This record gives sequence, C-alpha cells and structure tokens, in this order.
Amino acid sequence: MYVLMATAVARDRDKAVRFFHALSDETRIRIMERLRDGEQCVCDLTEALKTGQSRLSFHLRVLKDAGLVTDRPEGRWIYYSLNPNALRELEDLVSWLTESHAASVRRC
Amino acid sequence: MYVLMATAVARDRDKAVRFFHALSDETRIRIMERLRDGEQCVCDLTEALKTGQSRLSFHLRVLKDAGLVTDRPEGRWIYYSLNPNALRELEDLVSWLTESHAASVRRC
DNA sequence: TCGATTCATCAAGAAACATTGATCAGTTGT
DNA sequence: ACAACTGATCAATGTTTCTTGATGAATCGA
Repeated sequence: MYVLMATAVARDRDKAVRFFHALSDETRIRIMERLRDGEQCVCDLTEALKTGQSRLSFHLRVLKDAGLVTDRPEGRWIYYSLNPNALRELEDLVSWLTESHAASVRRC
Repeated sequence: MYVLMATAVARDRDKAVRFFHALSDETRIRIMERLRDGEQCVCDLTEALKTGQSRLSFHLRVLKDAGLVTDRPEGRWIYYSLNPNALRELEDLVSWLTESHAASVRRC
C-alpha cells in the first residue's frame, strides 16, 4: 500500500517534470500557441515562427516525446496537433502540485 | 493596441517559460511537494530530501527567482513557503496555453 | 568572545540542451 | 525516372544547467 502510493507519487512527479521541461522553452510555447487553434504542418510553423526547419523539428520532437502533441502524416506533410488528454493531465498535475496533500490529522 | 496585445502575449509566454523551467526538475518538484504542507527551513528540506545543502540552496534559488516560493529569515533559519499568487498565475497560464485563442470570425 | 549552526555563494567540472548545416528518406507532379 | 518538396536525423559546436566541495556571513548559546 505504501509502495503503491509511493510509486503513484513518483509517477506524477515524473510526468510533471517531463511536461514542464517540454514547456520550458519559448519556441515550444510558441508552437503550442499555434497549435491551440488547430493542427499545423511543419512548414506552416516554420513560416509562422520564422525559423529553421531542423530547429523546429527538434522542438516538435521534444513536445511529441512528452506526449503533448501528436502527429499525423498526410502525403508529404506531417500535421501536428495538441493532445487534449495530455493537456488535461497537465492541468491535473498543476492542481496536484498546488493543493495541500497533508495526511491531515486535524479536522478539516 | 496591436502592440499592447503583442506585449501582453510576450509577457505571458515569458512567465510561462520561467515557471515551467523552474518546475522542470525533480528536486524542485519535491521541494514544492514539501512546501505544499507548510513552510520549511532549508535544514528540514535537506533532511527530508536527503541531499546536500548547497544543492538544495541552488534549487531553492531557482524557485525563488521564478517567484514560486518566498523566504522568511528568522534567527539563523530561513523558512521557505509557496507563493499562492504565483500558483494562481501558474494555473492561469496553463489555461491560457490550453484554451483556443482564435480571433474567431465564426459565430461562437 | 569562541565555537557551532544555518544558509548563501562561488569556482570548477560534468551533464544536458539547443542550434546549425548537411544528408537522407518518402511523396508528388511531370 | 527525375526533380522538387517536406520533414527527420545526424554530427559538431556552443550554451545552459547541475553538482560538488570550499569559503564566508550571520546568528546563537556558552
């Protein structure tokens, strides 16, 4: 039981670190901002963010590895979009981090 | 007007990067977890996290520079606690990042 | 005042991350 | 089949971040 709870916390912590790291970069935040309004292919993003293709590819991979975005190949394009599940998880993790978890002996 | 909005977005982005970076490390997440349940001095944290003092000091500084925690010297101790305002800001930023901001021409 | 305690800061080295240009693979139109 | 295009990956380099041990400032009790 203790062990189970411990691993659950470790999992949350791990996921939090993963997500937060993926979002700890301006270019990646800009990508997320773009994707909020719908899926985009890499060339849309290079255009919008005015940056090199391999640089963008690198950052997209970081976001994808974290699970925050998904990709969908179509013809010679690859469309990226936000992963709504991950975003929900992100919000949950922020709540988890924010709210007290004191195994309260006091009356609440 | 455009400029004002642009700088507002830049500010959000900046703050997001700052917060997320501060939270993108396991040790710092553990510190936050500890502080959820009330203020702690550095020696409490070294004890709890079983790690070196200068290492902890380093991570506390990162959190403090990001504004996520505050410190309160008392005698020879320095007590750290979460900054509730920053946590609220963090939640807002996550929402900002999550929700579509399409300057919608369509009927909503 | 002296020694012990708490904590920040610094410098040096190690590790992780980001950027760039080049190359490669897959797709499409001719 | 070929040329043009999209995007991933790689290698080299530069930059940032993390860790460690040492030093120093402030506080406290004896």
